[in-house]
Amino acid sequence: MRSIMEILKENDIAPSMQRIKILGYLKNYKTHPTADMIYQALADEMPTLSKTTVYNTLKTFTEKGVLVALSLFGNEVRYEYNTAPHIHFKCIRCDKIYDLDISYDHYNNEMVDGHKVTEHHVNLRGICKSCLEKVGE
Amino acid sequence: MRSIMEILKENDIAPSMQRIKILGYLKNYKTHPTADMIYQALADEMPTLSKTTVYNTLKTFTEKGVLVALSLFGNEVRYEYNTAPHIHFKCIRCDKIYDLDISYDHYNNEMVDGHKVTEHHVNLRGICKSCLEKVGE
DNA sequence: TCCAAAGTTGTAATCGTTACAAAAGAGTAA
DNA sequence: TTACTCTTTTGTAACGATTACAACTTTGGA
Repeated sequence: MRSIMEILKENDIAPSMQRIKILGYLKNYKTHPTADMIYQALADEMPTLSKTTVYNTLKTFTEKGVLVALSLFGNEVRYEYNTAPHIHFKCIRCDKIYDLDISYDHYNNEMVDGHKVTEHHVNLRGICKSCLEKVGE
Repeated sequence: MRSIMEILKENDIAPSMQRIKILGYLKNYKTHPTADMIYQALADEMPTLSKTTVYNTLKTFTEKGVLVALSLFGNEVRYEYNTAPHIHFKCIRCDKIYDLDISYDHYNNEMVDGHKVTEHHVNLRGICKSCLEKVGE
């Protein structure tokens, strides 16, 4: 598994304390956090961290392809470390987001109806297993 | 083709001038507009229309299943009249949104990994046919 | 005609995000 | 070291989309 430093170097991103911590957080916690969640999580150990830095850093990482930005049924953007393609499921009861490893048709980097596809997102919504069990539906 | 009045009645939504106009706009113009776009488009012929009414109405329609809310790579919600399932493609150059009638695996109303799926969105992003032709790529 | 419920409106507030300019840090050459 | 430049970080203010809320209007029975 590549280290944070290696990932930054491979993607021509100069390392800094802020960048290392932010990427480290996203690699460790697969919770699809928002910019604000990341800021809140890191604010304790980095008291001078600015929210703008979090936004700037997430933008840089996303442009370089290190992260993927997700638009999942809400008006905030969520981020995840860019790994193997997978489906997202968001629960309408508890708002939890699940990664599903289900096969699906990939149009990534292909032509579809004359359009050149560079990103492919499959987003499901419904009631998650855990919430279904709670109410016995 | 069902009329606006019929659609409202079928979904237990009391008809009003505002609701009829808003739903009519979405049935006529397949542009996946935002709440603000709808407001701007109708403001001329309905000078007393409030933006809050547009938001309220879109919420009602979406809850009843008359409309579908789309989260397509941006921090605003877009709406479309709920018809046959299809894929969305958004161009990163011109921001235009295309409806693609391509077959794909439907998980709608099915169980996936123990989760009950009620909505299934496939969102593609890339460079559209028209923009590709412009720059000769 | 009166009343209650439903729908609409305008304003203010909130939330996520971006713009911007100043400050801090890092690298390089003299 | 010093001087210089480029990059990164920071805080504040501004912005755009959306929601909260209370007042006003409309509607459909009794």
